[in-house]
Amino acid sequence: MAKGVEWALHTLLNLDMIGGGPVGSGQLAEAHGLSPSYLNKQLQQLARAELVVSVPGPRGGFRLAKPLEVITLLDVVEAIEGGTQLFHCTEIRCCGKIGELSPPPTDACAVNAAMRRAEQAWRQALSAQSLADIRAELDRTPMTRQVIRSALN
Amino acid sequence: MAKGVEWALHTLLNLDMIGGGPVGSGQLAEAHGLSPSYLNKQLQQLARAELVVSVPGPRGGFRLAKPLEVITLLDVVEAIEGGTQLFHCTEIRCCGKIGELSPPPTDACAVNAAMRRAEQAWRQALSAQSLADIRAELDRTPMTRQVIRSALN
DNA sequence: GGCTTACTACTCGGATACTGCTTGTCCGAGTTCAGGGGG
DNA sequence: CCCCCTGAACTCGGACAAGCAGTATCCGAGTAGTAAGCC
Repeated sequence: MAKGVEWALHTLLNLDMIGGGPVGSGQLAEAHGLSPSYLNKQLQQLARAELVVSVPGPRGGFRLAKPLEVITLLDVVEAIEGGTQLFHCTEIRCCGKIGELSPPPTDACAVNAAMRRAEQAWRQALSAQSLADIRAELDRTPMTRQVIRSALN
Repeated sequence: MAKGVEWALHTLLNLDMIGGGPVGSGQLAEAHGLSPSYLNKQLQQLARAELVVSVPGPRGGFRLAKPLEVITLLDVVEAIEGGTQLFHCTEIRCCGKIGELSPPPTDACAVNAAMRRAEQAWRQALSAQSLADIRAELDRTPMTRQVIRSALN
């Protein structure tokens, strides 16, 4: 899985901790020692998914488009990964000797269906958790907010 | 996700349909028009995971090590993927400005924990389905067994 | 003094290289089978 | 006729390249703020 998902999740949480005005990608990258340009790329994908809004010009940057309560892990994963599924069926059942001898398939591939069921469970578990839940977890260490705010000032 | 998982699943099902003696990787590859050498590589990983047993020499090949009832989708995925997890936490919370200002972390990363929960749901859904379930699905088209046997004779 | 205007600096945005892993290929080690020779 | 031995062919097994997606980088387009100039 793409490393950018981790970057995006932490960055979205940081954006919420700061609150208010837009924050530049350089500043956000510096907070976790990331590559500014590449984080910018991820933020662009989050902007396309309308999870953040981008503000051009000086004093510009990115800010959250919605409260964390309505942003699920699935939203972030799909924004970064681009909606590609974990298991991609290439329909090999239709190739080779077996494919030639078999009649054209009328129903879905059973292997694909089974893998999809599992993937569906994953997606459901992702969509059941919002970023606000993670924020609540982080707030159990009270210093966190303070540290993040002073690191992004 | 690796394409080899799909290859392995179909090949394991074919091995069961044939039943009995070992089948060479070349023959199994021909059944679906796959690269013989690469399929052989996947079968070796299945052998290491003790899902199949390899028989060297002429008339050798691979045969199932267990009945399909006790082989789950998770077994196959882990055999091919090698136990790597979908989301790998790189602990970026300990890097950069935030990492320097934060005290050494005492608990697990909340982002990682949330992603792990979702991944756990995926793995559980995978382990809840055995290859015998997929075989049952395939047997709803009665011709299937016959086609596979004649393709691998 | 107030307004307009040009400039500068800073931001996003997309086009451009690089790297690691999945994918694919090749050749060697080992084993079974077959055939020939000897008892 | 039966047994042993040698050879060959076929299999797995791991070491060796190629292609591609993820990773990382750079520079241009656009905008807000600023400062100077003009009315």
